[in-house]
Amino acid sequence: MARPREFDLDTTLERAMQAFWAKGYEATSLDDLCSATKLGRSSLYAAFGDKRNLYLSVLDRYESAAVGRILSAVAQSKSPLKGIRIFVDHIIENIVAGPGRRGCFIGNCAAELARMDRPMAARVRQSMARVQQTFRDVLIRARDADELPPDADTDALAMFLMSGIQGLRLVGKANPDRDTLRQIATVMLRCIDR
Amino acid sequence: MARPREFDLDTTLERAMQAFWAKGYEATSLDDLCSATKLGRSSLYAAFGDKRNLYLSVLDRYESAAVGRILSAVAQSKSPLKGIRIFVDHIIENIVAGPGRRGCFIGNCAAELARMDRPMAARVRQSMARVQQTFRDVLIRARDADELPPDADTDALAMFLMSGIQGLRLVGKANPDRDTLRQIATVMLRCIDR
DNA sequence: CCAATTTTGTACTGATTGGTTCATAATTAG
DNA sequence: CTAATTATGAACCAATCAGTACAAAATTGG
Repeated sequence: MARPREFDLDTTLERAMQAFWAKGYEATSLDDLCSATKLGRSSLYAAFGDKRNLYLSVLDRYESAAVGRILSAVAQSKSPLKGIRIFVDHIIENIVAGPGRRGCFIGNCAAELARMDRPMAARVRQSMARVQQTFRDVLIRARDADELPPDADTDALAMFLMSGIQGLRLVGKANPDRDTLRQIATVMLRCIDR
Repeated sequence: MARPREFDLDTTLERAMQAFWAKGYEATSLDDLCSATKLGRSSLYAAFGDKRNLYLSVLDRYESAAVGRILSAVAQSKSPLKGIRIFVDHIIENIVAGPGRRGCFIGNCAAELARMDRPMAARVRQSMARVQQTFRDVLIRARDADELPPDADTDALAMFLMSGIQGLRLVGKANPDRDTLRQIATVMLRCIDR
């Protein structure tokens, strides 16, 4: 045993996420990451490997948090479908009030990196699939509770939800206007609701 | 009068678009642009100004082409609504067969640049609005042709379509799978159709 | 054919990039 | 207290970046 690490891995990941989220992957320099995490290059490299690897670790963390936010919205509401509506409302409020135009971390990764970096594309696909499965589970519960017709295609609906929310958040980046986003969300949720 | 330009502005814009589309704004270097357009830096700067300005010119071109593709799909089909369906099919086939994971140029711009560059965000908002208005006009024609109920909110539906297609194309970047995209599109178009 | 004008390619600039090296500081086991 | 081990921060590296300067080439009107 020797000198122990002076920083906490998770809070460092959180800080790195804020940096990547604010500027994107390419535009975030190692200097940015060092000042955001309050660490030196050496510590960062020793703990997480290179920039790309750190980004992947951040993506892991974000994915879990995103799934958690869905489940939490559902848990705090009367019914599964109502939970999804609340989740979408939260997203819209976040876009409108948030520090600004950051979008979805997963969607940003898809947009910026999926083209050139195939392994990253696969990684994003996995994250999207996980979100989608979370929606599907909720939709199945909604169907079991007779909130959806018995023949509802929960897989297709879940994919549509995931994709629709990606669109909503992308549009919100250019136009973070509550009314606009609510109108989009209303039409989107009508597909599910009825 | 003096020495005339040796290249064509429009084909240069087309080539620059291919370069930007393939790698994104930041990752496309001036060297990339020079080899793509087969021009020297001086010619590029003299004709279009700096990199950002060239990108804006490319965005103009793309926006017009995008609107054109919508109208053309509608024109070649029996009814307005069928035209939209054909347009979405074209997009999916393009994602699946295309050179790969390039997404929508407008959406890419939103994802990459809207955060840091406010004027660019406004420019993207304008492009999205134009696409949206194009959809709205088509939807109004659909309503006039009794393809939509008389009380259909064509503005909301048009925004939803624009947003939904952005989502579809973003998902397609990470997962260019025909079946997946078709399922998403089917649910999406059901919102309009009925 | 000449002077004026503009395009074009090359070379260059200063800044910034991701990543590495290495000496120093800090900590522990014995 | 000492030797071993590890974290840390600053200096450093080659590569690349967007943008510019400038001289040479090309084309025009007269």
